Amino acid sequence: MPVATHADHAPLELERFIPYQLSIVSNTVSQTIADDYQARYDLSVTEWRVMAVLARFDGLSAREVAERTATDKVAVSRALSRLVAAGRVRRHMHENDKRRSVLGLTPAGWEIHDVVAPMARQRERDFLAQLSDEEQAWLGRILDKLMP
Amino acid sequence: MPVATHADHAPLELERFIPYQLSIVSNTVSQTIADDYQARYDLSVTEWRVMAVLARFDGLSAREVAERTATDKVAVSRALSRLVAAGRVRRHMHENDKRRSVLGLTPAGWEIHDVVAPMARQRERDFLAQLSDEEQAWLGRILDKLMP
DNA sequence: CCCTTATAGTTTCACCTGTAACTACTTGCA
DNA sequence: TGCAAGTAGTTACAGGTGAAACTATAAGGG
Repeated sequence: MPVATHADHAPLELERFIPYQLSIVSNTVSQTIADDYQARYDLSVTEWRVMAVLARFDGLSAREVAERTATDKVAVSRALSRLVAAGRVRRHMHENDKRRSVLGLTPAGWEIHDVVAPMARQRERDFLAQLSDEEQAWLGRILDKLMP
Repeated sequence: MPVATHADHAPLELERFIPYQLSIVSNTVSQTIADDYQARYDLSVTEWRVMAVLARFDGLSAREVAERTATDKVAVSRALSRLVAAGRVRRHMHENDKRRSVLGLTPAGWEIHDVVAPMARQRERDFLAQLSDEEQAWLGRILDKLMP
């Protein structure tokens, strides 16, 4: 059996360290959701997030998608390449600014969205069901406050 | 300006989707902490977590470290190779079971630990300072409940 | 005992990610 | 105008990461 070391060193108790707990909880729930669609649609987490914002905001540029998903623009560019190649996202150039792309879901993209979005919401409910109503309300407020 | 698409499709509101919020908040705080030690000590997040558990539990095997850090055993194996090579962790074989390693921090490992642990705790305090005392208490309880 | 099965740890492979460098286009000011 | 500076997006490179395969050792049942 492992033995706690001398108190002089004040070791970090990882399992009670909030940033560590957040990382474990976040990875667990995200992976659970991703398991629902990754194998079935060959869709990465980043790709799904891109599709989710395009479902809400049609016609965004790649940079705007990057902002709204809090994702690096390089990652968005790669996700878009795959999504366009798979026929899930349409991309054309802005008429007045030839640097910008104008993005949106294709019918095939919408089909996937309309299956995955309800699954994701259901997983969110399953996850929150571990908490009481009061705890759920506090968690919502706390996360809103902590979001950058 | 982007326009919200038709309600039939019920698009996900990413910025109010709890798993997404968790992932943003978690990545932000973990990266802030990592910035403190990564460049200074050439230490990855996984390596730091391995050191933190060895600070608390001397003599663990690699598998036990993997369990306690919720990290893949491959990632732990690689982190240990680097930590041993850097003289921060000592590793020898278990006398009765030659498959198992017996791990612990070296004096050099302790020196780093004793600098990084207080920094990490300070970052945790800074992070929590965004919340009221009541919110901090709820967050603590909620995370304990959600930890697998 | 021996042989099957299980476990600890490492290596390999394929992929994902972020940083930096690059191209193409636009803007603004001399 | 035309040239410097800024912006959108892609490409290249350099790690990091997980799944699967592999080696070595241990455990357990005939």
